[in-house]
Amino acid sequence: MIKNGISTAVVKRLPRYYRYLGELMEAGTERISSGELSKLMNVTASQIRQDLNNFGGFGQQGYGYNVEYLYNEIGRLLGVDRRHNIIVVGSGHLGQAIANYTNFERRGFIVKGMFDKNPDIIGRNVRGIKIMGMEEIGDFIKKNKIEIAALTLPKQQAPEIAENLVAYGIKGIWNFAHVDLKLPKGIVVENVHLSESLMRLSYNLTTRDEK
Amino acid sequence: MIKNGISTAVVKRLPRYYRYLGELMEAGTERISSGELSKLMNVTASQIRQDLNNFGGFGQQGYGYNVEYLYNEIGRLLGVDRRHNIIVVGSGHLGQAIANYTNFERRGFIVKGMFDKNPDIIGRNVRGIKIMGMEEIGDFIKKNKIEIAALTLPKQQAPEIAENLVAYGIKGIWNFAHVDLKLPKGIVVENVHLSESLMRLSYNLTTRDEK
DNA sequence: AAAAGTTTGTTTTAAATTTGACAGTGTTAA
DNA sequence: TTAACACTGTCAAATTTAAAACAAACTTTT
Repeated sequence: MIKNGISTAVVKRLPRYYRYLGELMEAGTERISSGELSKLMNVTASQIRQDLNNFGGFGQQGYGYNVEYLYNEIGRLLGVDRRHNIIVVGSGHLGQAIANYTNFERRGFIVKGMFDKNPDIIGRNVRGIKIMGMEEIGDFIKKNKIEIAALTLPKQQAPEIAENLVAYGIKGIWNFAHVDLKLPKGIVVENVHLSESLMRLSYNLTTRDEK
Repeated sequence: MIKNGISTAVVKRLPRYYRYLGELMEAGTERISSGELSKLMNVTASQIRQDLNNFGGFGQQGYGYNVEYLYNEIGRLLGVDRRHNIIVVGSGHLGQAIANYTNFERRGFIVKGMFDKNPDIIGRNVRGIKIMGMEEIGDFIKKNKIEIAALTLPKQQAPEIAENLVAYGIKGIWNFAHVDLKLPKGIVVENVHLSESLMRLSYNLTTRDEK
C-alpha cells in the first residue's frame, strides 16, 4: 500500500527513527552517520539511508546527519510539529488510561474531551477532562476542531459510532475496538488490536516451546 | 525474520483469521471457502490458502474449510488453547486497564498479579487482583508459574526490570514501554508502542492534507 | 453412476522490499 | 592547499512476499 509514493513499510519505521534521534539529541549528540545509527537501532545502514532518502537528502557526504535537523524534519513528516485535537470515545479503563497519558500531549496530541454512554460515569473528571454523554459529541467535534477520535469501546458499538464520528467531521480514528472499520476513503484508521498483539506473543512462546 | 520456517508476515495475519472465524462460528456458519473469506476480510483468496497451508492442509477440495475446525486449529497455533499466567508490572492507568480487560481471560490469559513501586497504590485491589510491591515479584513469578509480563511502566525503568523478570523466569514480555528491550535469545518480546501508532496516524493525516 | 462444478494445495510469475556496492561529494588533517 | 578519508545518495542484485494460474481432489447435481 502506498501513499504519496512512500511505502507503508517505510512509514512504519519513521516513528522509531524519531525516537532514537530524540534520545540522541537529549544525550547531546550533534551528528550521526547511518553506520552508527544502524548499530544503535539494529538495522542496516543501507535501509536507513534509503528510508530517509524517500523524503529528501537530509544528510551530507563525509559528515553524516545532523541529529537535531533530522529529528525536526522527521517530526514534521510525522505531523508532530502541529497540534492535533483528540477526543476519547468510550471512557472505560482504556479510554481513561489514554486520557491520563500526558506524553501524548508533549507531541501535540491534546485530549479535549471524553465521551461515554454510561450515565454513571458521565460528568466525572479525568485529569481535568470532563466525560460527556454521547449526544454532545457532534457539537463538541465541530466547536473544538477535533481531528482524531480514539475509539475505546466494545466492538459491537464501534462501527456505527465510527460512522457518526466521520459524519461529524473526524478525519482520523485510532481504533482500539476489535473490529475492522469500513469508512469512506480519505478517513485514516490506525488500528491497535491488543488481543491480536497478545496472541502473537503467545504464538511465539508456543512455537519456541515446540523447538 | 523467520521462526519455525513461518515468516512473521504470515504470523501477523493469523490472529485476524482467528477473529473472523470466531465471528463466523458465532453466526452459525459451518463452512467457508477461501474465496468467500477473502471477500469478507478484504485480502486475496490466494493469500489465505497460502497462509493456512504453511501449517497444514486444513481444507478440502470442492468443499472449502470447516469453520469450527479451522478456528480450533488456528487457536492451537496461537496457543490460546492453553492457559497463560500473566503479571502486570507497572500498575498505573494502562496497567490497570489491562488488568480490567476481561476479554483476555476468555482467551486463556489470566492476570495473576500486579506490581508497582509506588507505595500509595500497593495493597489496592483491581478486579480482585492485589497490587504488590516490586520486592515480591521474584517469588510470585516462581510460585504462580507466570509466563508473561505486561510491562506498563516508564521507559527509564523498563530495561532493568525486564532483565530482572527474565532472571526470575519470565518467558515473554508484552512491552508497552517506549524502549527496545535487549534480552537473551529465546525470550519473546512483543512491543506495543502506542505513541508510534499515534504518530503513524498523524503521518497519514498529514500527507493526506498535503495532497 | 457419470458429468459438471467447486475449491483446495501448489507451482509459477510478479511485485515489493531489503541488502549490497560504489561513484561522487564533502570533510578533515597535514 | 592538497591528499586521505568518511559518508551519503543511488543504482543494481538478491531476497522476500504476494498474486495468479492450474492440476488434482472432492462435491453436488442430474
